[in-house]
Amino acid sequence: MEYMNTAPAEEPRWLTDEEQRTWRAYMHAATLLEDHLDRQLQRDAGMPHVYYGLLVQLAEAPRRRLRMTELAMNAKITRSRLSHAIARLEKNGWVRREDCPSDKRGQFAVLTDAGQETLGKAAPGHVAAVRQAMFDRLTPEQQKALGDAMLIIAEGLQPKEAGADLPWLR
Amino acid sequence: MEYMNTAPAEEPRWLTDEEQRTWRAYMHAATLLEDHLDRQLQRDAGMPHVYYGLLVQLAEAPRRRLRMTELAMNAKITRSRLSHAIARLEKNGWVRREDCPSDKRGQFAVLTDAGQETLGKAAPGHVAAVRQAMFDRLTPEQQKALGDAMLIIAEGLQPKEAGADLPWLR
DNA sequence: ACTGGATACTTGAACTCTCAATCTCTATGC
DNA sequence: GCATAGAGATTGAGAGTTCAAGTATCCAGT
Repeated sequence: MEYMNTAPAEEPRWLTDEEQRTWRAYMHAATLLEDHLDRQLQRDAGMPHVYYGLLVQLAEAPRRRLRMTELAMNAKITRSRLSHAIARLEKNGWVRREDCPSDKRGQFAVLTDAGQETLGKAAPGHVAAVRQAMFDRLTPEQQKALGDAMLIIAEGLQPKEAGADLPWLR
Repeated sequence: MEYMNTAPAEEPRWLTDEEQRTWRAYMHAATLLEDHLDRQLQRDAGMPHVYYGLLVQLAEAPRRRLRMTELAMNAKITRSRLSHAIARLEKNGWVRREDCPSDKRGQFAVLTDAGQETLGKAAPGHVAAVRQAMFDRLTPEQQKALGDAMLIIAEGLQPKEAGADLPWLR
């Protein structure tokens, strides 16, 4: 090799002032909102927001059960994180594990009656918090625009290509 | 008291299908994006996204320093979280603490030259990641709408009233 | 069958964050 | 001047997350 194949090292395209404002508004809202919901659910239901989301997924699934990887994918988290989370929810008696008959490596996370119960009691307060923080403050048009934008971002971060760095395959 | 002052307990206003879609798109994008940025910065700069944000705040502040509470407010986090974070950044040599002369209870977090240096090296990769995940995928109109919506949400979560539950006053 | 490589999931350690308690110092009222 | 409430910040313990490594199983090719 004659010389190092260094990258071009162009001046990075910094954010414009307008973009800065957008980005900071986004980060501030996202940080505050997650903190707000975590706190509300920790207080009223004894679990963080992510864990609540897991129970919701299970409640909606047929036979109230989901394979670990599928659940991780629905929640957009890693399997490792899910393993720890399910262990905790199992201790609470809200979820139970079951072996998969068709694949001995597989595990189902199953929502228990106690879990269903807890979910039912937590849900109203949670919806109220989400409404108050987001939907009650935005017009339908703003909601639509927000949803559209976030959907595009979400899809961009989980490309279909093989070899993509998806949390639940990590 | 004659009877318990029970709440009305009306049927909660559940999210409509449309609202559900918006909410899930939001949560998915927010989760994936934070994971993505954390990972990128952990790999390229050895710190999580929040810590990077702290360095940015300090870099922009006069004399590259900020009082702890003020920094916590800018980052929308608790003082406790900030204390731990600054302790870690101090170990890395990127930040140093200084006493406040006018208020002996106060502390300044000061960005060191090493911190500035680290920041400078991490910034291009970070901006690129943010662009790729968000700005490159949205039209200017969508960016504007997203920013507007998130600004409203952020402001709703930090009311001016006394006694509001703000993370940095917790 | 058998073997190598992928898939499904778990584990433990290091790191981060939360919560409640603590400490010091400031400001207020008497 | 002095007591006391509040403000600024930190601490330690427990809970949650990440990362790298581990176990067990499945599958494709031979």
